[in-house]
Amino acid sequence: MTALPPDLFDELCPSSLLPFRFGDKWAALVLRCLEDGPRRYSELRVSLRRVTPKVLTQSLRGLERDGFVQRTVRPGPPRSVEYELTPLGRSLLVPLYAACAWAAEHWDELLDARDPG
Amino acid sequence: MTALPPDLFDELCPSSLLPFRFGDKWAALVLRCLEDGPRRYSELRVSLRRVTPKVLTQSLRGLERDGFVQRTVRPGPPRSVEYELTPLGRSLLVPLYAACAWAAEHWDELLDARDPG
DNA sequence: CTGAATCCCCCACGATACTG
DNA sequence: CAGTATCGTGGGGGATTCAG
Repeated sequence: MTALPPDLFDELCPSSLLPFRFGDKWAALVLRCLEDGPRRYSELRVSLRRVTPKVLTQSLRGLERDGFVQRTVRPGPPRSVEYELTPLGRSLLVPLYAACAWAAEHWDELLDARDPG
Repeated sequence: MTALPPDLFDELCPSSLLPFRFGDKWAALVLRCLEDGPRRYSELRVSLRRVTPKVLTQSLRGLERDGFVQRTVRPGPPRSVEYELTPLGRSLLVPLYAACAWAAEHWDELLDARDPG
């Protein structure tokens, strides 16, 4: 990586998608919840205990709108809704794993930088 | 990647650092501005035209606090301030490049998902 | 079971202007 | 040159409650 691509600072540069997508506080966690296959809404709620239903729905809707996740309603009763990764969403797992690995590897340094002592 | 690490959903899971850091709208761009070596504040301003000085300073301060960037004042006059990546910041470039490459590769799909047509 | 509705809060972002 | 000061805004995040 020697020179910057000329469009790096353009408004439409793909890099601007990073906060656009990773800015979502829970998106990464949600995607990882789906890595092994479809999950029901209630299953996601159990896994992501710290996320309130409203915020979880928000996050899922965002991921759905951007084409990372597909939502499927299985009529009831009892009614159930499944979420699963699209091919696009699955492809995002690759850089996501890289970022998670980095975070795990440098976890201590990060904490030290934030709170020296 | 078969099973999720048990701590993935813990409050202190490293994955929670992703939005923690990538949530910063300009952080990725700033880091890439510094990939080839130290840059002065004014240089960064020129590169990042769309960022106002206040926001740029905010972003730099955040990156400095988290240990990604080092700030060096060279007394004047004329005074100058240089920013450069720390080893930690440089290590972050690796997953960052992966994310940028992914974004570039799937740019079209992303736009289609957002705005079908 | 799967959300939607409501209310609130905080703060990142941004525009503009000013300073040592 | 390298920022600060000030003001304004929007929206994501969260707690709680309600509904089909």
